[in-house]
Amino acid sequence: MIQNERIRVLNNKPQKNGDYVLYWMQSSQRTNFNHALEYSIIKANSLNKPVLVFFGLNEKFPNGNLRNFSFMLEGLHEVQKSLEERKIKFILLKTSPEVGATQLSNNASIVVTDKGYLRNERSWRNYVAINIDCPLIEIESNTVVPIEEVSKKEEYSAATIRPKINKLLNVYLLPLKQNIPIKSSLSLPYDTLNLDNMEELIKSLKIDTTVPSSPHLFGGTSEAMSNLETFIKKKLDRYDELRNNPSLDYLSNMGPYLHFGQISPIFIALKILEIDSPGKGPYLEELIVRRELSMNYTYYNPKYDSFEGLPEWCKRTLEIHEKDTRDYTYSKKDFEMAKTHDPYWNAAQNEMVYYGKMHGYMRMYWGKKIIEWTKSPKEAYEILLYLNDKYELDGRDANGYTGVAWCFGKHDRPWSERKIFGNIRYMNDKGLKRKFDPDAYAKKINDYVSKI
DNA sequence: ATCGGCTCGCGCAA
DNA sequence: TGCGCGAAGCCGAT
Repeated sequence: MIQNERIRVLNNKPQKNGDYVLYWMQSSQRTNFNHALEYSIIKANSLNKPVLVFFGLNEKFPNGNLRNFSFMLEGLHEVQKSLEERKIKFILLKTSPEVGATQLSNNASIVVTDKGYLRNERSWRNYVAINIDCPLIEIESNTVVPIEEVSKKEEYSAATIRPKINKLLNVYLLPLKQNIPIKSSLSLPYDTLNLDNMEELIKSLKIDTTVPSSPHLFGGTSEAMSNLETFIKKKLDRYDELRNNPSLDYLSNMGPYLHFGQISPIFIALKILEIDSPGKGPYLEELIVRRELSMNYTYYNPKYDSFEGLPEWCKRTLEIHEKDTRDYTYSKKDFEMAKTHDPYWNAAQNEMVYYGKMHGYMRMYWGKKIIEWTKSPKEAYEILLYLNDKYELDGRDANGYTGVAWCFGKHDRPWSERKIFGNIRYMNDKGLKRKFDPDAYAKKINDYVSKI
């Protein structure tokens, strides 16, 4: 079912007698467990109209490159085929999303879209809400609990948001029924890019091609689901024990799929709930509480991607220690080329550059060390964001911005004061050795990189 | 190997 | 107003 709290009308325009209901797909790039798509079909059926689905390929998307575009297009190819089976036409155009959606709204009765938690996503929706002459209805499908139902403010920590989310799970963590359109839109006369010839399409895009596609992670809902199956079968039981061991792979790897909306967090959570495993609780904590905490941060803090957005105590303590001497300082380029004195740090950087995804535990160490080895925390902040957004398949995401902020103390607690970090949590390579074998990790990455 | 202290701010209990 | 406690730790004492 689609709870009322997932539905929001973004403008005050009258419904038209158009040719179709337009679903402007953006953050939920899937046909499975997609409340916005199901809402569009239900609405279209009640109006006796077909549904048209539109996606705008924006070549100027910040940090859009070969890696994230090919991952996304693999997913959209699957979306197109799956919609076609449901007699729904999928229109993919090389246009900025808000411009394309506005144009296609001319012949629409209403426009439906999904919800985003970042600045650009929200400004596109505002643009469309103002510039079209029919209703724009936003459906929240990428969180288990609708963000404003959880809390109306920026939360302080996981501890403060956890009870607010958990008490609402019985209301929102529910299956979603698939609907069948009464009217087909397949014969509507609209052009679309051809996704069957992916290579040619990718070649035609004016994007940064210096970051190659990941050799390990391929986009699309079916890839997401098969990775999830593997995770449940082979890793979930020992997840709690081994997830923080980067020399092994005990992670779900759902991040990139969730980022593009190729899989639904509700779908994942319902699957996990069926399993009796010691990893169940810890995994659901990460999937729901920590993920939705990160969306709470970007949604309520307009400075989510800058040093300025940090809590006062974090900025204060880091600024007090800004002049402390650094044993090492590196430039953005040094970091990007993985040229530091620390083999573990370099391995983490290379993992990100060559795999497209750094192990979660190393992300903390990696970020903390950039703070330690940069002239100022503000410069460090800029470098973390730059590298994360450029190389991570799940970059440019609420989780990424919150992960960076965490390295600077966000959602964390203060610790004993020390050089450079002040009261911010410090990490060192002794900690890595205490928990796992970082040499095995570095060897794994180095062996891989030397084969390229 | 294990343990307490470090330090700030939230939110509940009183 | 007081008090307990927190997303991934470090460090020194035992």
